[in-house]
Amino acid sequence: MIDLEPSYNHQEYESKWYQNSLKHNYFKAVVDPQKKPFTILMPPPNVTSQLHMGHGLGYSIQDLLTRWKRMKGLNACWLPGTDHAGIATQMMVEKELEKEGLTRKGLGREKFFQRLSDWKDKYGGMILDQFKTMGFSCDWDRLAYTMDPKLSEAVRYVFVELFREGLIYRGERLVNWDTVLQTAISDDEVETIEVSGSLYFYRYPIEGTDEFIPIATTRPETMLGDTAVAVNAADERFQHLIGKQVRLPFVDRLIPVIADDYVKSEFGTGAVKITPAHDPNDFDIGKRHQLPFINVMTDSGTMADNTPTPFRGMDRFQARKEVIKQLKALSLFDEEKPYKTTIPHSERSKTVIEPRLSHQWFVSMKELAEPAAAAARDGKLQFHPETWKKTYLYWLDNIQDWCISRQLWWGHRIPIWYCSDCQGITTGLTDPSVCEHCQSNKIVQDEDVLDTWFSSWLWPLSPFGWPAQKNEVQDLTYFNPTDVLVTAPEIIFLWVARMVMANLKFKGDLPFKHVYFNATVCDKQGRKFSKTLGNGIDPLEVVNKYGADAVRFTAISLAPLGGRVRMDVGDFENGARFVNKIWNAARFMFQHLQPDQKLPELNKLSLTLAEKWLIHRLRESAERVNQHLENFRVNDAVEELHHFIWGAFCDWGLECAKTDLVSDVAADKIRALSVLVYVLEGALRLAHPVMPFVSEELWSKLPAHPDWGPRAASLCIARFPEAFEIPSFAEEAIQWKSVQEIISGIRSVRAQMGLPPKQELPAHIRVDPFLTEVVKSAEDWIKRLGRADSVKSGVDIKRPGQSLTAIGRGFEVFLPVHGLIDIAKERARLQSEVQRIQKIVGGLKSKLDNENFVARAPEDVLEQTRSQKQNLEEQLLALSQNIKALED
RNA sequence: GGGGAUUUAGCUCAGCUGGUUAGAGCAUCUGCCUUACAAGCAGAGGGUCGGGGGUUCGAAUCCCUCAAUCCCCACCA
Repeated sequence: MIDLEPSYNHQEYESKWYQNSLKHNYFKAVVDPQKKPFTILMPPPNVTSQLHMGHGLGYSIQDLLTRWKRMKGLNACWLPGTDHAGIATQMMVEKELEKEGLTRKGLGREKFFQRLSDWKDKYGGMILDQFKTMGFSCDWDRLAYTMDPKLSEAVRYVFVELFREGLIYRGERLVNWDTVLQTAISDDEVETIEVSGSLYFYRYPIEGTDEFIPIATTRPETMLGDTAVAVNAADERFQHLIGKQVRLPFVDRLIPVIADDYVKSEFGTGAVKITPAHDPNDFDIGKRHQLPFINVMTDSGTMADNTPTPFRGMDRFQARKEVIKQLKALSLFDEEKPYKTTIPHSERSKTVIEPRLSHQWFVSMKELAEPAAAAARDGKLQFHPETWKKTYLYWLDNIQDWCISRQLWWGHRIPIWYCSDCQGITTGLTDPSVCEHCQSNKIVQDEDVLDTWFSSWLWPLSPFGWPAQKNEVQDLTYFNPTDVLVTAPEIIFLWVARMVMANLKFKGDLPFKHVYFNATVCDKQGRKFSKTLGNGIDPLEVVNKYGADAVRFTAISLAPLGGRVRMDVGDFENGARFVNKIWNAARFMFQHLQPDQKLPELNKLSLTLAEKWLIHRLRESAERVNQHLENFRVNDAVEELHHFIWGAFCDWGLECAKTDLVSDVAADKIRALSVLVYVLEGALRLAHPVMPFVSEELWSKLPAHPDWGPRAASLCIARFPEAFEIPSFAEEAIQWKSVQEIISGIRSVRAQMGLPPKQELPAHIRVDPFLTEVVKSAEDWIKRLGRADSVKSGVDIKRPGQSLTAIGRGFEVFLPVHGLIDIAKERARLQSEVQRIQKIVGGLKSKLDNENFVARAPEDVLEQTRSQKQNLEEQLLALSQNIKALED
């Protein structure tokens, strides 16, 4: 016998097996032209982040797919890495500095950068150790980091290349300015939030008349930067004012009244103040009409020096109040109306975005976007679920240029040098010492760094050695295009689409064939997990409590493709119970096994009906699991596994085998063991990609079965079961289902009639001819599982007086009770059964009476309906006879 | 304002291109310590498939419409 503790203790095995896999390099993938690669790029978590359930789910799915393909003999490469996450990381360190009373600017660029590097070395990568406790089978030798020298080189290369092609340009634009972080952020890092604000109404005096032009605005403070008032040319109220001048209060500037179609006469007053330097629409109008652009705010969102007192130096929101107050003092203010509007906020600092005119670097996107869109349209790039394709295409078809400069210090510094002599711009793969235009050495590097996504969009390329030329390039051509990208839908634009563009641009093909969007993890109320709500589940906590296998299994089984998954800590108990169930199933078998047990091949045995069914059932499961995984239906795959192991293997397979396992007949025992070991091994192989630890531990103890061929050194690299290699017993599987129906029927009747479990009854089973052999051979099982002290079966079995009855297709079971039960109760039970079936038969009958149905329904449907009706009518007849017989 | 998604048992969800009596897990109820697992076993109850209309012999499934919830995109001052 092989000894196992009564319950599975994950702490004892997880680390052991993980270390074992590392030691033997099972997760390592090296280029091998003989083997087909299977590659997954890990979406690099922020280097300073902690594992959360979103990772837990997404990466468990990636590991499931990776391990599955690895077992299928592919050269599986799951590439891990981290992202330097410019803004997020810099914010963390700045907060630290704040506690020490320091500031970034006080520290200076170099020292600050050093601080960040130290921080990264100290806290960065903790998440990677957390991945290891989850059992993720990444190729750790390939660990990449977006600021690695190799990867930074790729960033530099791409910048220079795109610059030389004219796809990177410097422009003065309105950018989303974060006044707290004092940097421009991309549109994709802005979230618009609906707020209840006000719409303010006031007037500007028309110069040279005593007329006024009424204005409505949500942002009065920007009036200090107004350079025009716009009306619609068709608006009769204001036509006579077009071309006139307005005297702007406080600043005393004369600005024109202009006509522009943008203005909608019905909104507000029909006249709009134009502040080209502080509003995107006004910016466009300003360009159209060659208006001046006056920036009236500082980097931190206070009113700039070019504004008059008392506004100068005021915070923008305070200035708003002050402007109103002053307008009132001039009797120019009319009213304030409550107004709901959407205001852009910074995702990072949560502050209100200030549109701000500034010099930034941009990537011209149209040319890059077109092939990326085409790839999805052609179906070469596939999304799962497919509905995201539309979103992806919509974005690409309406693409805006990408602002890639960030006023941060943490990141890749923009490789641009400005010459103060000739104003020329110099770039290059190495840092220049002189201006390439005038050879002056008075050049200074741009202060800004690149957007983090400007390095992560190269993730399919740079970790494989691109653009270097040597042997690493083999990695690139071997592993890229990768197979599937598993990520969150939130970053479809920020990351997914851009990787597609970069790979197409620089390598000429797609970075991946499939994009799988995993579910968003929410709490039971359907709210997203978030730090501020504190409603998240810490994966490490649950791993500690339930084990990595349980967490992985639970997370995956709960998560449908896309959509959202509602999760609760208690859910993980299900996973733990399942893991324990497997453990105990094995434990039970191990009691009857020797460590070096020799087991006969299946085809040398004369298998029982139940055994054939069980093997066939394994075959079905192998087929389904593979199929589900092919289709990225990971939760279905895992569900199937659960069904098979619990519902089929344990509840029926092991139960039926029990008598054989303790049998004195050696042949019966060894036969039963051979089947069970064979099937358990198959189950463990199927389970391994989801539950690597418990499966490996049990597998290592399980004696080898000849039908699975030579043993691999580890379950990690054992063959994943394919349906075709498992014997097929389709006919027996169907026959066994009748036996199951008989047993379930008996159990159900007994339970409903409240018979004490210890009370055994003889079972008399009348069977239709097609089932006689089957039922005959199953008498022992029926006896044991149906709690019968004896079983008689045959075509001509008669009802033995007062009996309970269980009826099904092709059989009628009688359990003589002789006054043990309440006859009235049994009659009622049978009558309700009669009613239930009558209702169904009634439905079938009316269908068949419908001429149209008979005329138009396909033959097989018709046939099915007829045979079903006949079958149920037979049951009805039997039932009514039984009710009558109860009176005897 | 545009686009997308969801709505099936008390809860979380399956039900693919329309065709057996709409399923599973959890929860509930009943009975069981039956020689692995009480983290277990056996059994049971529970749904007019969001409302309304339509197409069809036949609709949870296809079409229209309404409602609710959610997400994404968008410059209406």
